[in-house]
Amino acid sequence: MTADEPQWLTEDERAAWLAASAVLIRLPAALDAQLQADHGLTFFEYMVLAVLSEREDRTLQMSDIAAATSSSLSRLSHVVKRLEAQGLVRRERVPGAGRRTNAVLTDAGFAKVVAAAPGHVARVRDLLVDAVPAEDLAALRRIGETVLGRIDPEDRCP
Amino acid sequence: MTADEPQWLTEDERAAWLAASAVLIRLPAALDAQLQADHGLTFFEYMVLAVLSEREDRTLQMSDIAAATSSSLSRLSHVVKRLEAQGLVRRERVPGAGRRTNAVLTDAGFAKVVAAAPGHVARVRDLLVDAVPAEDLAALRRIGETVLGRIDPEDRCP
DNA sequence: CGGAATAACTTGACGGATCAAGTTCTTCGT
DNA sequence: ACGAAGAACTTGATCCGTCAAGTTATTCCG
Repeated sequence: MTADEPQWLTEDERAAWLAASAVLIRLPAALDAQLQADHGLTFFEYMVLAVLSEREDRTLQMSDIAAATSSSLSRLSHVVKRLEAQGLVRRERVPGAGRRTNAVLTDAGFAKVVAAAPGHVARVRDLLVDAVPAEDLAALRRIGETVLGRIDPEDRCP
Repeated sequence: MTADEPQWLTEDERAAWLAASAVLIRLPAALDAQLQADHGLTFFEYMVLAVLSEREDRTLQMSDIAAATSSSLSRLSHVVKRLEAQGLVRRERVPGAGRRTNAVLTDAGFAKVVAAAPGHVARVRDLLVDAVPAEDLAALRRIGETVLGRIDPEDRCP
């Protein structure tokens, strides 16, 4: 490939990317810190529990959790094993369906989400949702969806 | 504290946060993947080298790099040790100034940044900068700066 | 119907990140 | 001028994520 002068960022683009990349590092760290300090949970662990808690039967297949949380199956497997060891989640193989496995939120797990959610949501509001005007939040959504589309040329939409 | 009904997210807020949090996970992963595959660098390592390369003397104090890359000094110290082992960076104590240490980009390190930058910038353009309209990018910058301000009630601005 | 390919995980080894503690200078108070 | 406090790292233990390889059904194809 001929790679003429690469297309550097303009001053505005640079500033936007600088801010964005700092957020990419610091925001997850801030959320982790809150959840860890108050409930001994990772942001990712919280997401797993939260996704399960939204199901009526508190049950979801491993692959679906992985898709919902943007994680690899491998990472999820390790995390669910830890959560299971803490009694927050239970795993059960779906009979007659290949190697499919469901994760089920236990009562303890549900209680944990219920305890952790308000503080977490409050932090998300404090840092982001309540801090920016509604139209910027709408822009953020558009941006996010665009970026996800470009990163992953089509993961199925549920 | 009395914790009346916690303030849940509205439908729009929820959608924005869902997209944003997915980006928070996937975008760094995508950038890491490109840099790792093409140059054997982490996004974070690249940032360290890039920040140094922007200085005329290719030199920066450890703390300043840490601030510029939003990392802890500890993390930076480990990474710089690795980079030093690869000959991309050199460390030198600043004499007569406490424990201050400067990191200096070597020629090999500079060459590495020069080699890696175009591909990296192209990816950032591809995934974000060129994918969203200019006014959304401006919004992203505002949002980013706001969020950073809320996470860290004042780190100094250079 | 039998074997190869595929899907859906699990596991183990390894590398990177975090946290707490340890160094080593400098400065500040008395 | 001397000891205590603080600044600026470094180090080691531990934990988490990733990558490659291993399992275990199921399905597809000849």
